[in-house]
Amino acid sequence: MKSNQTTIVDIANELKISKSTVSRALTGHPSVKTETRARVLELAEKLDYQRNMLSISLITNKTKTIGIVLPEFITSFFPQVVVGAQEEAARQGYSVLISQCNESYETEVANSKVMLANRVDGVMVSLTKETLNYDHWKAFIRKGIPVVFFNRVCEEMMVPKVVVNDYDAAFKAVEHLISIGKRRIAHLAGPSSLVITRKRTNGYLDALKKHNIPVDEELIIGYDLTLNKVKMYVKHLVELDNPADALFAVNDPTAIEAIQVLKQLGKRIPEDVAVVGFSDNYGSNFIEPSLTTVAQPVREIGRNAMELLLGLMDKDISEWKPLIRTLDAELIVRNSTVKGS
Amino acid sequence: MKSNQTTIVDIANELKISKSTVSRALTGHPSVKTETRARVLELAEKLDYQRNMLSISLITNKTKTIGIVLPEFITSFFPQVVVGAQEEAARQGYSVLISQCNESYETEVANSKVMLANRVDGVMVSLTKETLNYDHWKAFIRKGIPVVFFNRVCEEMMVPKVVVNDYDAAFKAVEHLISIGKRRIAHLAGPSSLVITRKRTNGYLDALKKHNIPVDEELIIGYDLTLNKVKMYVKHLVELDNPADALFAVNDPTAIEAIQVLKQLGKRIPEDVAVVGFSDNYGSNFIEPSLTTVAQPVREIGRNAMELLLGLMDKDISEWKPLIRTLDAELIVRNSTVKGS
DNA sequence: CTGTTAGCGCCTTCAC
DNA sequence: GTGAAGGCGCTAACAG
Repeated sequence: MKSNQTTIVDIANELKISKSTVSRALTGHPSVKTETRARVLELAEKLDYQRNMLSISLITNKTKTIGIVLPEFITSFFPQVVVGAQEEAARQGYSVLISQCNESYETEVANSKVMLANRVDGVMVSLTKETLNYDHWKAFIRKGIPVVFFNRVCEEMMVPKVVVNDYDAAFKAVEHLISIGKRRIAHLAGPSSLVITRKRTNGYLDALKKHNIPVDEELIIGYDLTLNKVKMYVKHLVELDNPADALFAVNDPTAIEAIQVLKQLGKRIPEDVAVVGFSDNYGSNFIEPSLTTVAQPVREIGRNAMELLLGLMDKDISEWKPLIRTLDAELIVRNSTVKGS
Repeated sequence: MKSNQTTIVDIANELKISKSTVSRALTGHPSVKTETRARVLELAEKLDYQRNMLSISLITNKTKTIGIVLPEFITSFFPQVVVGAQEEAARQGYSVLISQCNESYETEVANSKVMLANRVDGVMVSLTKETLNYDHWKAFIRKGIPVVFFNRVCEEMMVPKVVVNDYDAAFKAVEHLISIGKRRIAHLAGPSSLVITRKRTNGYLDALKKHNIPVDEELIIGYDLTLNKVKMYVKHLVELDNPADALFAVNDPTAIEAIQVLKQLGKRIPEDVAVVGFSDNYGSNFIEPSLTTVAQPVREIGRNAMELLLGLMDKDISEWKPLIRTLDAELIVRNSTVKGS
């Protein structure tokens, strides 16, 4: 199965010179006669010669490829992170091998193997909601392949991470609800396996404490991000003897779902129940009422993670620093908490 | 720069046997003593040996990697196509190299070069809105690398394609508008460079013709999908002497933008202006009024394109058939055309 | 300035 | 059953 692609040998034969000279001319080595170089380049152009990265990778033991492993590809968050990451990668001459895991731990492990087999120079990872074991990522470190986490990070691994200040943002979001007079603030939390989720919950708890509002366990519901359960939870929360008058949702899809349910139940938003989300997803600005939420600098997250990762490329393992870059997330107040804002 | 990854040589040295035997044991060659194989496999497991695909690719001239080149990554459409494509690829043991082009022709060309340099076994492509020259993709065919287009296809290249019946769906969408009594049906069309866009426009035109509604050029606006222009266009359309009473938008983001503008202008939807979109994007079901639109089998598009592509893998160029697979798209009627439906 | 040699990690002959 | 040798396309080191 011979390739149809032009090789250095083809050019060398055609020009009746040695392969090394062709190689040198192609790689811009100074010690090549200008005329020889010109002839090589011309023929290469004519034959549409394309360097075979495979052989180069085999020699240099670098593929100039970065793996990006994502938990899902459905919400607009991760694709946009990829855009930022890819921009930075391209700028530094790297390609990107992407895989998404459908929120499945098994798939995450399988995808990590693919990355290894393809000899990526590093990986940028956000964990699935199921992931509790990190051996597959620790293996990368052991093999000298840098790992950078973003968004859904692994706390126990001492590697660079890019996150947003989930705690602060959640704190502010809940303070905002308090400031508009809400006291029975419910929280639809994400799975406790995710650090970001726990941070958001902590922000919620501390905001209540600061304002001397008793924490009512009844108002806190942890769930697995399966949207079709939201209806049941929201119904439960507003039908309590002492019902919720506000909802802080772990993310926007949850909040959007909740708004729809509340409307079905005939509740006024924000008068009866105010709602705050997290992420400023597509649609959050045009759902009615528009959703108060926390905006994350999505592309910047991707760009920063890639930057940190590529920064480790030429360094020895001993120089890797578990730098944590925290980006600012910002509360955007819309109509789901403040009428006509 | 030596790798930290275990190689066949490591195993051979450790076990004091030849590399070839190790290789045979690892690849499941029958002519290896059961005991030898067991020892090799055990050590490979212990050392977390991972085959180096690079060298195998170099030998077999196959990378088991498929390139996916997308025009953008912002709308939910393409990421979901990727999910379907990746599922099929994984099922057949292929990895996927993804790149998105920010709707830029230059970037598309650059990305195609990256795919070539990485020696992908094939590419799955959807064109940017700027792309009018296809030389970079024709080069793939010349080099014996199969190309399959989906969604935004290249008409002049005789390669497999996966599309939805844009014409039929547009036709039905416009007939639907006619059926609810609309006669001044405007069309916000996409750039004429895209085939899908032209097909949708043709469906629009023929539906009008079939129902003896005169085509008014004033009501047809072609634009470059830059959302911030929608406001101007919609305003223009409803302020005509003989204003539009319905709008068929080339895609959902456009339709959603239009709905927001119409509401700002105090128009009632659908009474004053009915709106139909295309694609059933995220958010189209919860914008108010909810958007009547054409739903595409997004994942299936990805799955089918990948299937067609992988089907060409072991075949000779002469056997490649320019098969066009057309999937059904379906009109979903919501409140932007029929109140309370 | 240019040619020759060796080798990246693996698999595939060809021998024994 | 196992070992030794050659080569995929390219670059780096060593000669001239």
